[in-house]
Amino acid sequence: MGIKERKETEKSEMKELILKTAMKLFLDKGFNNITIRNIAEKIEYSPATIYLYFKNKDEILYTLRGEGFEKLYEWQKTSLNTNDPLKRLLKHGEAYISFALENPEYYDLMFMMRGPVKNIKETNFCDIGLKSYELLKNNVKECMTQGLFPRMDVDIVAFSLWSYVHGIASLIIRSRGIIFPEEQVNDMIKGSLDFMLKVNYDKNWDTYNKSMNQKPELNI
Amino acid sequence: MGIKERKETEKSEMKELILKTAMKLFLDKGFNNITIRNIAEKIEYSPATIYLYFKNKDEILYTLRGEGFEKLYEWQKTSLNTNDPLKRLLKHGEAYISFALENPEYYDLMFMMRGPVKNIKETNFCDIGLKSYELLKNNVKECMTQGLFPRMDVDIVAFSLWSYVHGIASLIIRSRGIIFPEEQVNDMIKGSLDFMLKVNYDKNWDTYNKSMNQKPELNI
DNA sequence: TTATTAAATTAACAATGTTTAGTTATGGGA
DNA sequence: TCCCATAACTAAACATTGTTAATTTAATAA
Repeated sequence: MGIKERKETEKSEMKELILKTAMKLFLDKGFNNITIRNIAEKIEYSPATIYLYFKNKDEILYTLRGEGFEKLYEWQKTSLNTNDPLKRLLKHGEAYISFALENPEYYDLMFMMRGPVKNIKETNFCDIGLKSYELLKNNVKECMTQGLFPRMDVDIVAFSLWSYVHGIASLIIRSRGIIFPEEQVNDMIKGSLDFMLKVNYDKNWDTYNKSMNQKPELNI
Repeated sequence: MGIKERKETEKSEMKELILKTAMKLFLDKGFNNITIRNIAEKIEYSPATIYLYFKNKDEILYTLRGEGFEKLYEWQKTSLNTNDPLKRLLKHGEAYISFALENPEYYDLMFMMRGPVKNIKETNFCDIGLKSYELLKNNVKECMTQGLFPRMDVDIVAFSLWSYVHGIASLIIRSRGIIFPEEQVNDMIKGSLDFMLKVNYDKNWDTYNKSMNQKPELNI
């Protein structure tokens, strides 16, 4: 059945093309500012064709969101090869933020955009998203068993840390960190993470101050 | 000139009515799901009338956003009557989060929504928003002079703290904290703030653990 | 070749933000 | 009181959106 196979791969290739094109456009102008006709024009098909591959515009979003969660999970796993749990946590946070900043439209779809009203359960957020959350939780647990963290409720601490990196990422994505010049965003992220972990848990503020390779002069 | 005055107040009352109605509708269904016709119908005027009071739909949003920044500023000022800078910081954070959760649609307009693409400078974000930011910065500075914080760059620490509360608020607003049952959201917020400040800077983890009046059992 | 099925398009629909041209009401001056 | 200028409002239209139904075109099987 060679033909049937070919048709199937063609179908999924077309789906992929639509998704890729849509994502590119969303990245540029945002989900709400891109029309089905825009996408259709870009891939040189009629608007109606898109509806042969996706039920509606929202389904494109949901699919991309799912892809995003997969990507994020992979991205975060790079932090696992670090042994020290505190350093691993730092790496984890950096990975999370760098994912957000290098894939802002994905991140937007996943965590910032007011989704088309639908119960979240039916999206695959819970399935894959929770895997990432478990990664974080395990890390937090280990920090606690090693006495690096207070023995608080694990979920609270995990949620705290998540909030922290999400806050940083989303403020920057929405240009609320605009008070800082572009080229110092990286320093600020590093500084923020240090503030949370290194500084608070090492408590060697003086040596820390000296070891900081540079203290950016910020002009508000 | 009594008539002219009356006309003016009528005009501003109408503006107020439109804003109030729009906000109520946005709160329920979100900015993007409310139409000018919806607003017009609610106030029993024709859609075109709204354009006599606002240039377009976006201007309604901008106006509400400005109102939001004013409100937030007032809300935050309640923290100022606390003397201890660390406690004041905690209060400040609590105020910020409670504003966000009790005025989620305002908060959304102000910090989460991808604004209709426009340079931020022309909105009054910078003017009033910066006042709030200064409040925070001064507080941070005082913490530093009292040796409660490491002497890092003030902007970095301020941005960090802001990120933190923004992360908490926005995750909850977008129901990403949905893994936690509704009635424990408050405990989680309190716990998160404690994790950031009290725990890290008091460093009395054991006594802290005991002093926690309850340890919520969370079911993920 | 012809019949059947899949793929794509055309043309329309209702709903949106917005504008234009026109209508109604209000207030002041004769 | 009557007329008119201005303000307040509306009806009707416009272009653009997501989406669908009817139709055409292409690909496959008989």
